[in-house]
Amino acid sequence: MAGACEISNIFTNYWNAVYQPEPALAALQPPSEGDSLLSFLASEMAAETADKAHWSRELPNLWSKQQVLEWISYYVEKNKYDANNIDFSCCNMDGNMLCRCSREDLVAMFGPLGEKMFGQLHELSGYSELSAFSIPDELSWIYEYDIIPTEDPSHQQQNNLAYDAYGSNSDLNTNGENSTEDPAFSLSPYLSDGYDSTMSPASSEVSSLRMKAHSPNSLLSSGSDGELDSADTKFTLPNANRLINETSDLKHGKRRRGRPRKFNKDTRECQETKKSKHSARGTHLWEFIRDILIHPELNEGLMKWEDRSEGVFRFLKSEAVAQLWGQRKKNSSMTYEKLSRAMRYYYKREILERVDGRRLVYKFGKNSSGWREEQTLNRS
DNA sequence: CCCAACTTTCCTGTTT
DNA sequence: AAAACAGGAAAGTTGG
Repeated sequence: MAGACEISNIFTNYWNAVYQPEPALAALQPPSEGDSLLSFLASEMAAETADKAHWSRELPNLWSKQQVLEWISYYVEKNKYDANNIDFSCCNMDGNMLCRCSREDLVAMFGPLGEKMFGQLHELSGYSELSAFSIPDELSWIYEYDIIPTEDPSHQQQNNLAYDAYGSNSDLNTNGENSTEDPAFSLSPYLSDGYDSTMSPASSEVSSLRMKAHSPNSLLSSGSDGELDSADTKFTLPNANRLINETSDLKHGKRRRGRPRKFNKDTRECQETKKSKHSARGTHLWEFIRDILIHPELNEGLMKWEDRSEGVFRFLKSEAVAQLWGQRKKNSSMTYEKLSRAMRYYYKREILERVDGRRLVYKFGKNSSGWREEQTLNRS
């Protein structure tokens, strides 16, 4: 189990770090906060997912780097392979390159799994054209959810999205059930270095990320308890209306984390059509906050350091951050008030220290980590 | 099932 | 007055 978890973390963070299309700063300055932000993000999300392809749809030699990673992610995960043994810096290749890898190359990269991967790769090369028509059982969960039509492709606005198709948003149940309602928003567009075609090569340099397990850097820990997310969300084409209405639900029938809300007539009416969701495990709040902060180039307008060396920071758009946190947790009703309550609990645990008299200002405490400059240098 | 960790939600009161 | 802060209480999810 630990292995699978590890994999998800590593891949999630790798996705976030390397394969986000654009920082999408515009999304950080939505027309207004609250519902409009959500709608805004939703439409962008729908647009973004419209052109998401994945590896199983194409011949391996045509895969993008992203698809290569998707495939590796899927395969490693499926085989419960210990991700500690993988140097993900080797994975920065497109399908063409991948196909040119010899069996030995793959074994060198992925250990014993490489052998199987080599075989699988060649199998895919031969048969993937048929895959859309005869879906192997092991992939059925993918096909089940990646063909949801896009609501409105005209909304296409690349570089302006806040949807993280590869972020650590959801659990992976290989049946993909949650995906249908998964808002699948995440912070990662703001946190990640961009996709290498658009972002600074320096920041997206795979070698700089070296996603070896147990790396102390924050991108790794940002998905500290994310579950197999990349493999889940990357194959998902959530539907924007679903996102907004949140009317669909999981078979799990589990309730959202936290005390249930009291409902007035309106909310009850809304609630009646929606069952609870399987809540995603994900970043701890303080890690989420930290990760916004340590990527100043990508989070403009949300939060800022007041005193980096002291770990003092301030919310600039408190409600927007709360919305993002809510999206991360698939909880559209997150507010700054609730987020701040969670923040206050951190005082006791000394993850945060109190900063008196300054509104929206917090300070990392001794039990937090990963925010100091020297700890993040190797990230950018 | 139990428990601990970690929120999430609600609430009342206080401070800025 | 509004927004933010404080912190108790209760309830939920998740992982061990």
